[in-house]
Amino acid sequence: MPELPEVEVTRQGVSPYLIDQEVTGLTVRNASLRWPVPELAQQIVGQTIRSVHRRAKYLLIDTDAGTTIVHLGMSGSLRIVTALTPVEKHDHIDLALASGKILRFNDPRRFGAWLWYELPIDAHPLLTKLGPEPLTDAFTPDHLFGALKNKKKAIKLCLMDNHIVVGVGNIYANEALFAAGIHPETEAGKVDLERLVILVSEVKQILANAIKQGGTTLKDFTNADGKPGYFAQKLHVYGRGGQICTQCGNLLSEIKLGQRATVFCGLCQTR
DNA sequence: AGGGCCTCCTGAGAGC
DNA sequence: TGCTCTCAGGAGGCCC
Repeated sequence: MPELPEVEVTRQGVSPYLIDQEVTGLTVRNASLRWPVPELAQQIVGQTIRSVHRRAKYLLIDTDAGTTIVHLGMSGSLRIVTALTPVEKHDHIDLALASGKILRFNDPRRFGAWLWYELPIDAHPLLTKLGPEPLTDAFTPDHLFGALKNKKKAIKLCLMDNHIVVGVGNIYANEALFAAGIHPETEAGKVDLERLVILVSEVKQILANAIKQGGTTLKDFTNADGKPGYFAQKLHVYGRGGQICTQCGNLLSEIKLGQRATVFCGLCQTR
């Protein structure tokens, strides 16, 4: 399940094969993704790819005529293949390039998306309301403090709210709160600035570290095993409910918060 | 307006 | 062995 680091590593992995390439074809084998793949997506054929950007977990393939927006959803992945590469189950979309390479989109659960937008991409409804990128200077303790003011929701839910900060999915929200020593159920508006300084720093560190590890683990997007997955990064709490806290030896608690698995140490993490 | 819940989907794993 | 059940989860959309 791609989180922001996986998406960024994917972007870095496929970019060199896409940039300055003319698109020679778009094959949609299954258009039933999160939203139906629009006919207009064909507009990319004949265009030259200028750049591949990322905003939150959206990959943006830019051409002069418009932008293809790709979201990997829960289970999506992109690979670089050739016309000889056998089509596998759930290989829903091929973007063929003048080089002979193909950008192939695979997504078993079809929570992903493949869209087309002709206007300046910043104006797309999916992107206009997004909060700052966590790894930029726009994501500061002050920003977070302001965004959480008077919020009664749990801090973990706010951390995963794309209007507040993008790209922090369930795994890294769990990990960052553990690293910051903050109980995930803490009322967001009551976390003081001092603790938010630590939280912001941990979010940045954890995401940056995952990208760094992903970059080395996942260097080759032309291999079948080049599928983004969980990185080797050591997870302290996620998926470890009932097991022993790596810091204090206490048993980790597991609860549901916003229908998401939430794991924490009742001793190390306080409200 | 803010908060909470539902929904899409398939594969994995558990239980019988 | 093989079936059935449950669960996981990003994020838009809807309802209150």
